[in-house]
Amino acid sequence: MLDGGTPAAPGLGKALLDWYRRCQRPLPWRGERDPYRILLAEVLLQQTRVAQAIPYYRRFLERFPTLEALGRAPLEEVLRVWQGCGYYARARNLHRLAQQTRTLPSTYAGLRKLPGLGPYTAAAVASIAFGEAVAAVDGNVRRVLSRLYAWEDPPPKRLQQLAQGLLEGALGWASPGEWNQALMELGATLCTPRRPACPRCPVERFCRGKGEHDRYPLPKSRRQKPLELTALVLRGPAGVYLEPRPEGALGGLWGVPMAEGPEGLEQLLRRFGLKEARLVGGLRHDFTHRRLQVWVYQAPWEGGEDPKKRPLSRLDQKILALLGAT
DNA sequence: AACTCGGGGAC
DNA sequence: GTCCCAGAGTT
Repeated sequence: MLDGGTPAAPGLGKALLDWYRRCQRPLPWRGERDPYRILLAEVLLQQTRVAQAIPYYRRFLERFPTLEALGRAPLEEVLRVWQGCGYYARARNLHRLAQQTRTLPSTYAGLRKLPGLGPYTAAAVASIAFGEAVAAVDGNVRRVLSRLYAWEDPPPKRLQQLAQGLLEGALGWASPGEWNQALMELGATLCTPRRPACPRCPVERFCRGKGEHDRYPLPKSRRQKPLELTALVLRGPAGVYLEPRPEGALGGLWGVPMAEGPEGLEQLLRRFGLKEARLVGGLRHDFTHRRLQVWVYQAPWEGGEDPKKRPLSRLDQKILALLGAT
């Protein structure tokens, strides 16, 4: 409960819970009991905003209503439903999980062993679906606690202890799942990164970082490295030539042939026995840590297939859209 | 501990 | 343009 001399202020828990029960956003997975659906929501929400996750949540459940249905489906079909959502390892892990287990474990320890379930997601599912008293610490909770205790860069371990102490202190009037979600909801709707709505915050009077939200937590800078790519769209009567992306980045998805660097075009031409290709245009695409400049070339081809039948990344969709080849 | 992995929305 | 989102896995 105590962590470096930062006890939970009395009254904080109740204030937060009252607010949460009144003001929570109506989301498709609110009140959900099916552990599979709760798990799906949590995985979709990994590094993904609620608004973006919702349509995928609905579509995914429509196509794979149960863990069994997911396990029976081919990976490529799972990825096709996931396409455009990013972080495709989530879909691969979820599919692998569904093939491993028909029934989800009901404890944090059991869930934690499953592919794609890290500390946060295992805790979220354990608490929300099974009522286990374990704190789920995500980016929201990290920010809320950092501000609440005016702690610029709280170490992950301390943060977990702090959140666990708060949760246990709140057990008298909140279920573990409800408490975890209340803390996250606060971070997602009021205690936001840029301009927090402190006047509307139910726990403002407990907040030691109030008025200095930009210090808590300290922003971590990350820089993007520029990368130049050449893409070759081979167009034939039946569509375009597609190939599976190599393992690693975008693994499991398909796309048009691409090569890195200034020699990219020559490599591609050599690879397909072509003399020339026509430059159709360029586009930019950002990954979290990369800034891509893509030069798109086009050449005639004999074969090809319908791109709609393959799972494609947003990057490849952009490339194909550039030529109207979708 | 430091990288890598998507995509998009808010500002 | 920048930041970061209901993070996890690998090195």
